Amino acid sequence: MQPTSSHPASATPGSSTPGTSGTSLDRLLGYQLRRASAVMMADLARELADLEMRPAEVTALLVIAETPGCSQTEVGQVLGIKRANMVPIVSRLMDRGLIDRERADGRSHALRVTETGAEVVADALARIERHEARFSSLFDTATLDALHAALPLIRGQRDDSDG
Amino acid sequence: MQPTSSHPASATPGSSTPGTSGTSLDRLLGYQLRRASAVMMADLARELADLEMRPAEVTALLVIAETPGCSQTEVGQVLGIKRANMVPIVSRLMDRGLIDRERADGRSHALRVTETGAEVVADALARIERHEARFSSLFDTATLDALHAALPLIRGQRDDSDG
DNA sequence: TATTGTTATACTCTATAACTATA
DNA sequence: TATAGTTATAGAGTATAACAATA
Repeated sequence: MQPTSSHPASATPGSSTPGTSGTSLDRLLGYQLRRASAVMMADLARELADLEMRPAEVTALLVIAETPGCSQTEVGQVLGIKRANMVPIVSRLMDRGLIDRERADGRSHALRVTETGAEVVADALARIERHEARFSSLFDTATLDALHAALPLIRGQRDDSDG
Repeated sequence: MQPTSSHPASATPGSSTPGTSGTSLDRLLGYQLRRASAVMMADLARELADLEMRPAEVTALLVIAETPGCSQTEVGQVLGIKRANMVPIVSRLMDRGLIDRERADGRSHALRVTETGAEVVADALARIERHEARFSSLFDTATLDALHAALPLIRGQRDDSDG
C-alpha cells in the first residue's frame, strides 16, 4: 500500500555471492533476516569459540555485568529467554566462576559478575566489537542508521507471553 | 571509520515496547538481527501452524515448486541446509504427498511438486504474504529498500563449506 | 576420486508443564 | 494467589563423520 515500492523481485542484482542463485524467497524480509542473522551468529560463535562460551552465555554475562544484582528471570526477560532456559546458562556461568549469587529474597538471587567474570566480559566485548566491525563496515552511515532504526520496530511486533 | 556515525548508544528512544528496557546489546547489529528474525520466525510459524508445516519444510517446498526436477542437495544449497538435514525434510514432504521423486541419475532424484503440493504452495504463499505484510507495513518505501539492499550483503559475508 | 543420498549422533536454542519454596 | 528457581522433556535447527551406491 505504499506509492511506488521498488524492492526488486529478483533482489540484489550486483551481489558478489555466486552461491546465491536467487529464489523468490529473496524478496521476503523474514527470509533475508533469517539468513543474515544466521551468518552473523555463525561468525560470532567462531569469534567466541576459544573463549569456550556460547552466544547465549556471553549475552547473559553481559547483561549481568550491566545490571549488577539482577535476578536470572530479569536477565531472561531482557534477552527473551524463558526462566526454564536460564537455569543451565546461569549454572554454567557459576561453574566457571564468572558470576556470583547472593540470596536476595528467599526465592530470588542477586547476580553479579566476579573479577574473573569481568575479565571475560572485557575479552568478549573486544571480540564482539571485532565481529560487529566486520559487518557494519559493509554499510554507509545512512544504511546503518536505517538498520538500527528498523530492526527494533520488528522486535516490537511480538506478542510476548512468559519471558 | 565512517565520518559521523549516529547510531544511538541507547537505541530507539521512542520505542513503543515497554519490555525492551535497553541494554548495550541493542546497539549491536547482530543482536538486533537475531531478535528481529526470531520475532518474524515465530509469527511465520504461527501463520503456518494449521497447515501443519514448519518454516523449513515450506521453504523447501517453495524451492522445489520453483525449480522442478531439482535434487535435494540443490534445494539444500539454495536454502543453506546441509545434505544430511535435507533428508527428514524431503521425507516429510514425500509422506504427505506434496512432492514426487523420479530417478534422475542413479544416485540423485528429480523432485517435483504434486497437484496436492501445488495447492499447499498456493495456500502457503498467501499466508506468507499476509505475514510479510504485517511487518513490511511498519516501514516506508525507502526503509524497505534499504533493508532489502543491506541484508543480502550480510549474507554474502559467510564463508560457506558443505551446503 | 567425487557426488547423492543416507544413517547416526550431538549440540544449541527454544517451548511446555509441573513442582518447591517462598512471598 | 503469584513469583523465582528448578526439573524434566520435547521439538526444531544445525553440525560432523561415516557409509553405500553411483558417476
